[in-house]
Parts: sequence; structure tokens; C-alpha cells
Amino acid sequence: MKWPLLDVPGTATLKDSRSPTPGHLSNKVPVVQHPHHVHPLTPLITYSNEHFSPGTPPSHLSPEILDPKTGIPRTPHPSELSPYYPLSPGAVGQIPHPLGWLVPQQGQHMYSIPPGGFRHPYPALAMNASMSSLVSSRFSPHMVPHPPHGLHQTGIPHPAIVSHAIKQEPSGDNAGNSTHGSPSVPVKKEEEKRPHIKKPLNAFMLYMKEMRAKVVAECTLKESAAINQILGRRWHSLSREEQAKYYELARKERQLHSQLYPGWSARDNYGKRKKRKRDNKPDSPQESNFSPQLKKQCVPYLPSEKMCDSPTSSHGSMLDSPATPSAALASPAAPAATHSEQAQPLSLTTKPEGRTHHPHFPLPGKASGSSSTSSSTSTASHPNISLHSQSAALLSRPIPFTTLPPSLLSPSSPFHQAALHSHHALLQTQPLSLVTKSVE
DNA sequence: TCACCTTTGAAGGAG
DNA sequence: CTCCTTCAAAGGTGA
Repeated sequence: MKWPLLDVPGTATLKDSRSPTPGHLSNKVPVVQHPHHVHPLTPLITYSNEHFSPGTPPSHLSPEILDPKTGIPRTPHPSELSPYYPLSPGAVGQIPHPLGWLVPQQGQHMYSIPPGGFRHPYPALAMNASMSSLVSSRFSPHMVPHPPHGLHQTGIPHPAIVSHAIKQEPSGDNAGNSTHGSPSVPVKKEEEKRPHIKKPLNAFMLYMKEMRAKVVAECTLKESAAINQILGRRWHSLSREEQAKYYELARKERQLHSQLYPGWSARDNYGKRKKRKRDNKPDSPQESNFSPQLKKQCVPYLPSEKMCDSPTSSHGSMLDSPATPSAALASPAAPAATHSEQAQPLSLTTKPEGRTHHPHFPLPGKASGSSSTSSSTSTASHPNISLHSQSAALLSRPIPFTTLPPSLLSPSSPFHQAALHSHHALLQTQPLSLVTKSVE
């Protein structure tokens, strides 16, 4: 499928609709976002509903240009990109992340954007230098120039790039200096030299970025873990159209990323974060059964969440009553969810139906299946199990208030696919979803 | 100071 | 092909 890169139909729609709360929300986030600023990529990313025709491309289809793998010429060629990513190395400025516009309240661009970043109102298409600027946000200027190994031919740094220094390895920022007198092994040197290119954000991450500030503002919560839980629920409560927007964004994000860094692999970042030790599970089987990861923290966070909810959602009831998936089910399918966000900010409403699944969701060609499949396959078909799982889930998790852990409810996207078949599926979905989680 | 927690999704590797 | 692991954001928390 071809995605019109330039389509600029309804551009700002998404933003408008959903994020009323502007910048001030970002109490925490230092970001400055001028409401008025227009994201350069906007055209590229417009998410007007029209844009997403439901039938749209399964995420995995790499649209337009992309497809480096297939070898389609269009790929990374600058010429193609030019309109969008014409960055000349020198011209680097700061490129706001495509989502930047999406995330006004935060003010932060996905790939951090400096205050000055948005100065250029990118005209719909013409953003040459500006684009380049887009990208560089995270790096120190000096890193930009050097397109280490994987940088896009254009030498365009992507916002995703982060200098090691920032996160983990303090040293190496000399990237600029090829000489980099480091005596260390070449390999090391190379590492240092190359900027850390982050993974593109997925749909949910994009959503989190956008909504985090809101949630924080609404609740007093600050812990990301708690907020993320809320966001996770909300995510599930989004209508499919809404989610589709994010999936779409994410897809573009990945696309852009791949164009900028053709050679980059997610694996490149492996091990950059210290290893997570969380693996309790392997050791303690019993525990693993119930709580895979043993979320000790769970307890604490949830409560807070609740707090949050109660205030906002007067109908705290919304909190999905735990058991009530049925109730949820009852509710009509869900496109309604749309407002849910704003209307019921914190409500944890279970979102059963809402989630009707997105047909076109990500269905990642191959990927789609992966996680989802695993979970879904195992249980999907058995509603009974769902109960089972529920209980299991309960056991495993603290599950504070009534609500089932949303996570349980949430059918991770993939699984939806199955659901897609029939609306009926919806009904089952919930339970199933539960299963999913539990299975994990 | 830094890993962990938490969420979903994507991607890669292992079997 | 399936399953598992890691990372992406983010900020408080505990070691």
C-alpha cells in the first residue's frame, strides 16, 4: 500500500480532538510547546480519520518509500526523502519528532526537541533544512555530523539518536572525533563513536508520551509505573480509530527510522541497558505460575491509581468492576470510547468492548502473530479458561480494587485479530484477553 | 548512582 | 512457526 506521504488532508485533527489540554499540563515536563507550532511532518502524519481508512494497511506493510528490504528503490533514497528528510548534515537543526505535534502538552517531542525546534513551521512539504533539524534534537551537535556506521546516507541524525553519554556510557561522546584517541579496542571505540540510536516508539509509547502529562495532571501520581498502568487501561479503552492513529504514527515512525538508519537493528541496543534482573520467574517456578514477573511493586502503584481515579471519575465505578467484564461487554461496541479519554480521564473503565479490535491494527505481518498469537493461541478459544485465568490473575496480582487488572483485560492488540472475526468475538475477547495475560 | 517498576508493541533470536 | 527476551518512555523508589 502506498501511503501518501504528503497527504495533508486533515492534518491536525488528531491533536485537536484529543488533546485539549495543552502545555500547561506539562507541569513536569519542561517542555515548551507552542501550541501553534506545526509539526513539520504533520503532513506526513496526519491522522485524520480519513486517512486511516480502516482498511488501511496493516501496519507491517511498509508503505511507500520504505521497504529497504524488498529492495525497492524508493527506499532511503534521499531524493525521495528530500521533501521530508532532506537534511544535510550541516544544516542540522532540530527536528521535532513527528509526533511532536501530537504531544503538545508534554511539550516534549518524541525525540526531544529543543525549544527552538519548532521554529520552522514546516510548510507542508518544504522542509529541507528544517527537517534535518528535526532529527538532531537529542544529540549534541557534534554527534550529528558523523554518520557513523549506520546513519542514513544523508547523514541525518534522527531524534532517536542519543549519545551514550546521555544514558549510559558517559564517555564517548567524542564521536565527532574520529581520532578519538581512545586506546581501547576498536570495537569499543566504535561503540563510543556511534550514537545510540533508539528504537522507534511503538503505538503505545506514543500514546503514553502524549497522555502522560494529562494523567499526571489529573491525578497526583507521579510514579511512572502507576501512570503507565493507567495509561495502559486507557489505551485499551480507546476506540479503534484512536488507536489506529497511534499505530499509524508508530508505523511512520518506524518507517522514518528505517529510512534514516537503514542498517540499524533493534538488536544494536541490546545490552545497552543494564540487564534487567527481573527474572525471578525462572528461578521460582511457583511464583512464575501466578505472577510471572512478580510484580512486587504492583501493589503500591495500583492504589495510587485508584486514588487517581476516584477523583476524576466520579463514577469511579467506572473502574471496571472487576468482575464485570460482562457489564462491559454489554456496552456497545465501542467506538464510543473516543471521548472516554477526555471525558473520563482516569476512569479505568475496563474497556471491554471498546477495544473492539482493530482490524487493521498492527497486524504485523509476522510480528503480529508473535506475541499475540502466543497468548491467544493458547487460550483464546476457551472462554472457560478465561475464568480460570482470571482467578489466576487475581491470585497473582494484588489487584487492588475491584478491577481486574486491566492488563488482564487488555487483549494485546494482536489477539484482537481473532476477535475481529465477529462482534461476538468481542464478548469473548475480554475473557480471552484475561487469559492472555495470565498465560504470560 | 542506577536498576527497577509499569505498560504495550516491535523486533530479533532461539528452538 | 512459536516462544522468549529486550528495548522504547518516564519518574519515583529502593538498594
